[in-house]
Amino acid sequence: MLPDATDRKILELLQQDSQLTIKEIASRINLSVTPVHERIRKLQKEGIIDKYVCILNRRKVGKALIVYCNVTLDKQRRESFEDFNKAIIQMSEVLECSVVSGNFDYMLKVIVADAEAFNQFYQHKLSALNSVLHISSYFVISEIKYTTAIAV
Amino acid sequence: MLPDATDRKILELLQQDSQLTIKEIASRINLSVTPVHERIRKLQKEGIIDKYVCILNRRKVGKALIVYCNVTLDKQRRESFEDFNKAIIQMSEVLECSVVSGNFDYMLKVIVADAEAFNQFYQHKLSALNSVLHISSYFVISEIKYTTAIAV
DNA sequence: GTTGAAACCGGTTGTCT
DNA sequence: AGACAACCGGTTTCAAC
Repeated sequence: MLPDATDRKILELLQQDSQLTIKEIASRINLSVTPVHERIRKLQKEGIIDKYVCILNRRKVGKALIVYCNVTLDKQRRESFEDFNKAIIQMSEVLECSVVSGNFDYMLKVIVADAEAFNQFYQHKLSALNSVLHISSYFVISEIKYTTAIAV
Repeated sequence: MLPDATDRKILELLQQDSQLTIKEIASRINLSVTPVHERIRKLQKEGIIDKYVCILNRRKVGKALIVYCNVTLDKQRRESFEDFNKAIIQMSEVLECSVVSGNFDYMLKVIVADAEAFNQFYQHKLSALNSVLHISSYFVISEIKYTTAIAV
């Protein structure tokens, strides 16, 4: 079942603040508690709501530096992609990794303490992978926007 | 106050699942409810925990396509950066936007329904901005990893 | 979908060690 | 700082409309 307008309002609110009480959500969308509760339960059961998490202030946990990496693999090696994927999933510095179209293979978002920590990651973990042929790194100077909320 | 080893365990758990009860967290780290409750309260007050959100399954809400965009601005215009920042923050398709070092100015993560929706966004919203000089787009073919959890 | 009620359970607080 | 116990409020389920 696709989310209707009411479901979308609920999703919008929960994507901003998942600690809102059902009572509070109900009052904001002019409904009573029962249907709101029922809708949230359904959205969870159907997997539209995937999970609930907390978002940390990355500076306050000592992760001040974000680096985007464009990675090109060595296509000669048959297993390159599989090997690379498995390795990347294990690396806690990598928050996002996608195969992309264009003149390189992967786009990575890496988060580390500082430039020296990135150097360690780059030298000993990322470029140490056999499958990697080339890496271009883009250091984030200023984060303008970061949200996990999808417009529904 | 910096988070100690116990705080880090709590943060790790809450970043995976913020619906865990304090009782459950307490039992997993071999503590009673009181100190866990007290530590979470402090982590929130200090802003180390920024917020609680729900994460949606983007495919199930009809946002199947992610595109990364490298944007170069027209440096001739003095107000380019400010104008661009303000405009981007308003665009719900843009989940992430950062100023980066290198041969372009911004890295964007855009999420839309499909290629046609991206075309609409590209033509009428992003490239419509006066400050924009050049855009390179990279379509995501396969998402290997996506997490909001920072290793602490 | 609404209201109201009841049971349950987790968050919250205070006290004691 | 952690353990224990009591209270309060929200969640959850149910019945009736």
